[in-house]
Amino acid sequence: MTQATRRDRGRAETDREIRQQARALLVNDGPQAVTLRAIARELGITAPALYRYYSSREDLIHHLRLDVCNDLAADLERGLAEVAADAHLARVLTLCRGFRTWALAHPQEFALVFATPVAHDDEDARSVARGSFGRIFLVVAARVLATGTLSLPADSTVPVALLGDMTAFRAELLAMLAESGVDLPPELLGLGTAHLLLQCWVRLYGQVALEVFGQVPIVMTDPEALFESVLADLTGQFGLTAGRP
Amino acid sequence: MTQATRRDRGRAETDREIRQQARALLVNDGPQAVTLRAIARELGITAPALYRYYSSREDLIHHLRLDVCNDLAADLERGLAEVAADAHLARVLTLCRGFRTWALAHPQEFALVFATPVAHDDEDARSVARGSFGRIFLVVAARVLATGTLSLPADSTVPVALLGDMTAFRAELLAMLAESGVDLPPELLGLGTAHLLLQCWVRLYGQVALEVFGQVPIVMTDPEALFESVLADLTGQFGLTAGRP
DNA sequence: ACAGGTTGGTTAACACTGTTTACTCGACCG
DNA sequence: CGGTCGAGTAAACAGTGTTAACCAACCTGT
Repeated sequence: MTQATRRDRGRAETDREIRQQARALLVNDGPQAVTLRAIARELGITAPALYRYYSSREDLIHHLRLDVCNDLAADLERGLAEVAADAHLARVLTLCRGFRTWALAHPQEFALVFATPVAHDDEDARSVARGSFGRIFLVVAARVLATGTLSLPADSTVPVALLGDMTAFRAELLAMLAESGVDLPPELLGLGTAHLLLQCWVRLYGQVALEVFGQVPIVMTDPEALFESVLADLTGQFGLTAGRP
Repeated sequence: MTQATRRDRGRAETDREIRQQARALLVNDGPQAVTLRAIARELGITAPALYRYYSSREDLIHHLRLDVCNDLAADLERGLAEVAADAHLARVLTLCRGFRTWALAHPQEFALVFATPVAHDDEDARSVARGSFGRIFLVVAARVLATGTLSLPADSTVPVALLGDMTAFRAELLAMLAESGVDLPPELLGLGTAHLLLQCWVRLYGQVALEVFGQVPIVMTDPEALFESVLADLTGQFGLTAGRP
């Protein structure tokens, strides 16, 4: 059995090297440089050999996307590990800052998973991002919600046209939390709160994408300050005004 | 002279056809399909002939970016033309909705000009978007500001760390307005207002990018409703609560 | 222990791509 | 009319994704 295991491990090993090299090419020379022949060249093999691992180049970069998501998740968790488990607000802030920092440090990867046009019905592609770390966001958000110290928006704040979708969203959030072993009293996650969480994601994503893609309409001497200002705004909407300088 | 003109017109003509075909390939088959040989094939010429017009493929798609911006601007102006010049709030709303509608209808083009990673010092590439229609947004926003009927945020609302950048931003906005022939009393565009305008752009861009790239964490039965909700939130921040349903 | 299949890999080839070079051929100009 | 210029072409080079045929190890079943 050790033979079979060893062989599998060898295969898994080169598989890892393939994606690792692909990743290196992506970050160093941009997406158009991640080419089968270049990857093979770095590994000392020939291009067709890669077809033993991936059915096409597109298949490879799809798996690359998953890799990137996992690495981002690991990166965020690593940053989170340095914050006390009960410092809920600090955890939320480091998570948001970690997301921004990672995105700015890895623009190609960010563009690959967060800014690639995707067909509206390709549910598989759409779920890749939120599966791996949307969950992380949700969990730390739930933990701060669970303290019950926040001033949450009433359900009446959500526009009537959104009521249907927000109830579905709320249910999905609660399901994901239960699945993650976080028990949040459902009454602490009302429709207004779900709506606010969605708005938070919109603004966080928007601010980060804006910076990564250089669409801020002015060169900022201190880009972090702008980010911190939206962060303060977001936490303020939850009644958290801790330490606005 | 008519000969020279005719020759130039012939050249300009094929130039237009080149970009037109490139555009068609982009929208139909994605960015990787916009290839020199395919363009030439459609035009009935050979690929090297394109080098009489553009020094490289990259050069061509750079001009394509400019084309897209111009088309977007024209599209927005067209939509704006159908709204009374003094219906300032309605103009702002149609502008925002027009931007979203265009982006959802032209995801490839949107990705090309609004979501392509760009070096932070490439001022040329960064300014391409804001030059062509950031001005449009600014002008209609200024017109509604000029009415003086809004409740604008005090300068004290902008975080101290942003004061420097916001004064520069405010100056740039005023300069652009003067250049566009819109005279807005400077006291109606304070630092707080500049900051709020920037936040509006962040949220508008973020919401649109989120939808275009399928990063909304739930399938919405009515995506417009979500957009309208942030729109209502934005106008609400200016004290405009006209017609929230 | 040996035949047989599986598996990771190679080589050769096809149809593409961007780009350069050398060359036409026709329209313009003096 | 001779000369120049410029749009376009043909040929070529290097590099791409992908497929087909083949090869040499290895694992397995008898």
